Amino acid sequence: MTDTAARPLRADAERTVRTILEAAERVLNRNPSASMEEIATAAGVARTTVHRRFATREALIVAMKTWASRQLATAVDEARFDSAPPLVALYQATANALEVKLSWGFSMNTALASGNESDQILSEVVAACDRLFGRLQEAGVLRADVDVVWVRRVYYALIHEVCENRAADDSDDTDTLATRVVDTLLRGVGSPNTQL
Amino acid sequence: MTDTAARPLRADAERTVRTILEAAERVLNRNPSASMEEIATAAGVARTTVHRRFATREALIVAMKTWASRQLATAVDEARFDSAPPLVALYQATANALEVKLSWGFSMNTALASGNESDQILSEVVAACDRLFGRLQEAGVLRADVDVVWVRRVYYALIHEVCENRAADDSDDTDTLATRVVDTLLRGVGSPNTQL
DNA sequence: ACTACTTGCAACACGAATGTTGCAAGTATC
DNA sequence: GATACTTGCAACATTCGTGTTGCAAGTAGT
Repeated sequence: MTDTAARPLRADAERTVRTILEAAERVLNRNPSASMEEIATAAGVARTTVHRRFATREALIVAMKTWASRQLATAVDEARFDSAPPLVALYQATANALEVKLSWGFSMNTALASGNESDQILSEVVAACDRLFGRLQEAGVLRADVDVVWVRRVYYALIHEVCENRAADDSDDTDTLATRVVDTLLRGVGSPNTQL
Repeated sequence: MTDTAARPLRADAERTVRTILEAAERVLNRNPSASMEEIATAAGVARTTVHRRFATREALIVAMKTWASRQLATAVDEARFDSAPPLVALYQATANALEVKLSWGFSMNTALASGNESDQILSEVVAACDRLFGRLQEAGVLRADVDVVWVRRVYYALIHEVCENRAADDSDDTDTLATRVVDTLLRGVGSPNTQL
């Protein structure tokens, strides 16, 4: 009944929670207005069990988003975002982020009423992102006349785009996709010897 | 009751239909799960009136998407997509498309079960797009090694991105936004003198 | 083995949204 | 001005999703 679990759950219950979160992501990614019933079925549990772990539908989605955000933050951290050479960090972080976004697309794309834990987590990721792009601009990798915020937005959009069509080009692995994102972000698709 | 209106509507009814479509776009853009009641209120009509013109909620959304698709197709046509010099056409079409997408964002972003009229319209737009990018590649504006489909996807993503944040940078007009899209698409955000 | 936790099942209450109908009043069109 | 269309209103049936509860059976942890 309580999503803000005060005392620790038993091991099997903990497993159930994760199963539900993953099933919910799968189901809602395909159909954002799917019912709790469908989610429960996909998770292989009864609907009442879902409600025992997540008081309301919204609580479930908040938990999903928090869970996904934590994974993204971890993925970014592991890319040594702030210490590694900026281009290396960018590439590595992109690959890591793609890994997360490919399996948690719904949660990551869903907007929530502000004030959540996920908001804080994601805003830290954004901040780290902006720092990195700042370093890249100082290093002369980015044009001096572009707005860093616009760079981040394009970056996010490219990652999103790559994830959307993962079904079509399933053959590509994360590294290939990351390369495509970074390459397109920096060089665009135009020929270098063309003006304007 | 029937969405596939066989006989023509009276002038005032026709106006009501358009009012409902526009209100629905506004309301659903802000909240995709808004009720028919909210849409009706926003349109300044009774809920029953909405149901008289659109049998079901889905019929309404289909009509919205068809309407928006037609407007987009018109906007693209007016850019003389196939006859004008490719770069000019690209710029002009972008500006026109942005105009439509800014006011019909929900309808354009909503996926429908295939087989609709809008599907056909939009696939023609996509085809025109691919033709244009093909011409641009032959002209040497696009790199020879990029996939035209990827180019189009990035192009769509950039347009989408620009539209999403229209609230923030409301000061920019369509031309400014179009320039930003085309510029970023072709050149990316990286410095030209940097390798990889 | 004992205890406490967890789950499935069945049943229920509740609210919200959808879609329908009949009728009266108003308005475009000829 | 007569006619047909359109709309608002009120009322209704129906369905669907949500959230709750009690109980019995099973399982983890000690």
